[in-house]
Amino acid sequence: MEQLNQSFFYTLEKAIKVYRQYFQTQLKNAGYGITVDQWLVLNMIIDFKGITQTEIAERIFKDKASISRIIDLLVINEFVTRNPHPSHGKMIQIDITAKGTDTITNLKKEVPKFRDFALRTIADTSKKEVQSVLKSIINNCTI
Amino acid sequence: MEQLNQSFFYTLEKAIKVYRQYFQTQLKNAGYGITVDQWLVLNMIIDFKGITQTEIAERIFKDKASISRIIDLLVINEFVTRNPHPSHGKMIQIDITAKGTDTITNLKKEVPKFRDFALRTIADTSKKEVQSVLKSIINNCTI
DNA sequence: TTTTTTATGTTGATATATCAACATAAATTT
DNA sequence: AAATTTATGTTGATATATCAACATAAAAAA
Repeated sequence: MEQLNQSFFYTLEKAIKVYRQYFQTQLKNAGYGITVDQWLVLNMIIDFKGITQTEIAERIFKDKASISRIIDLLVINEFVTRNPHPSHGKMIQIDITAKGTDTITNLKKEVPKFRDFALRTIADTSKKEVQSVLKSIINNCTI
Repeated sequence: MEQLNQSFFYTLEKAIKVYRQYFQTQLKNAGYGITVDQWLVLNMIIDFKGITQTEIAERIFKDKASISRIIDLLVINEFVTRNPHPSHGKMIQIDITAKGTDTITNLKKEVPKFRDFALRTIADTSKKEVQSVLKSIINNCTI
């Protein structure tokens, strides 16, 4: 059994790495000049107006320190600007630039294709089954 | 369908993160003073005597640059020493210290428990099914 | 044998992850 | 109101990932 468990996680690690690499390559080839993680964060900022950085962190399973730094890069790359929140002292308001809007508009169309491509051979029932197993693992590890 | 694909990868990301965090916490609590990735590399060095860094990289899906730096840390933390290969010029021979041997000996017993724990609610048939789906994804993304 | 290619490893630059410490404004308690 | 706690965000330190460039020894080709 141990052999099975070992190879299970081996395959899991490999799958996620290969998928991430495929995704990043697509982004690069499409010339968007954005990383997967920057895209994830930018997406959250747009989909959930006024979301806090702490909440972005929770939603995409990252540390709030990472979010802070990814936003640094979004600012440097001119996808967003950081502004003081008008009414809420410590909070930061993040405004999207035209470049940011453009990029996300295009990616909203493109990204589903990447996911579909990666899953093109998998039946919907299988996807659901796998997801249910993954959720059990999440529960098992969240003590 | 797109919704399903999106949530599929969301769950996949979450599962791998939660599992990695659980694993790292176990290592830390057990007081081994080693990270998951350092353990992975150390394990390779011991299981495959004389393995090259390039081959370690391929086996655990990392960049050879990462391996080089992880070994730096294994050296700093005194799990291994780096020595010139006696006969093969550019190759490096990595020798395990007593501390390294001790650590791995203990971890060889402990690590399977971590995996078993994470998978404790999953039937073997499910594990195999999930693995087969993951392998399809790997193929789909490896063009 | 000289030249070229390949194998192996390191280093620089940049992006991200994680933990801990810190700063500070807002909200709550006393 | 003053003190304490909570929410939010940043920064430092360290570990890791990735790509590209480099160094160099070994192997192969000319």
